[in-house]
Amino acid sequence: MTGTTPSSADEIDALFRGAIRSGQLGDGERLPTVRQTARDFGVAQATAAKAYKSLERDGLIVTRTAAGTRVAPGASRAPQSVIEHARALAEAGEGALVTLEDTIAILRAVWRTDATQLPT
Amino acid sequence: MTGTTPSSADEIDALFRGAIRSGQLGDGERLPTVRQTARDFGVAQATAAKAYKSLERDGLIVTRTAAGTRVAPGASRAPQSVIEHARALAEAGEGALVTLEDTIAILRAVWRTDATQLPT
DNA sequence: AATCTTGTGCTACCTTCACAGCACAAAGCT
DNA sequence: AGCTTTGTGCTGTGAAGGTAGCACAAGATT
Repeated sequence: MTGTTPSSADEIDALFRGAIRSGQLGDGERLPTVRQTARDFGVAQATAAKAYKSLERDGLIVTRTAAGTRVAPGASRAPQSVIEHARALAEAGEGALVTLEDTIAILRAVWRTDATQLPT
Repeated sequence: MTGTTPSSADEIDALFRGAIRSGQLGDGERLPTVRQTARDFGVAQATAAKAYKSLERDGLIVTRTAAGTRVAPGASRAPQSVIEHARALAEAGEGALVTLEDTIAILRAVWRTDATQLPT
């Protein structure tokens, strides 16, 4: 059990990162405030802030002090093919009652073994 | 950076779990010894042992004291469709120069949002 | 039966990371 | 200009988990 409720900076980071790169949060859309996020997930402000900081370092969000935090224009969304394949995998996994964590483990395992394998 | 070299019990767990469920390690195949794994990944024996313990709890491996540890017969492999979709996603991600970690974040994001979305 | 291999179980130490809670800085709003 | 919102930075505290190194248990091998 790891992914049920985000409880560390890395998990919150990954959560927003996924939302942005998958297009669930579009260009210029506003994120909750650091305090709000901290409350929502029951973590300290510093933890939420650290996640935001990391996202900003990677250019996924833009933060202007009193204006809040927004998805950075442009850089966000991952290529459509990746998103679609991710959807397909999610559907297959849930349909087969395979855990999200297990699915991720499988993905990690094949990450450097594809292309050289049977394509069908 | 998280997945380059496993450095915690959970990561080692996930690594073998992925190898098994993806079929890279087949039924009855032998895993390295706890000591060996500890050496390989530069972690303490206790850490490697913890990972093995977790895998055994989930019925993925069978450990008999002096005979070593082997992949449990039967339960191992995930449905082929999941493996194939995982391969496809890996191929798409690498081709598009999307990080493994980012791809995982995207997968997490769509995990409970598929099927209700535009299927094509 | 004797010995080697291999997994298990300790104990004590240390590093990492989240928490709490506040003070500060910068920019928007009226 | 003054107030409010919102992100940043700090310090000390505490829990979680990894490390090291060894002793033990149980089965395999000869």
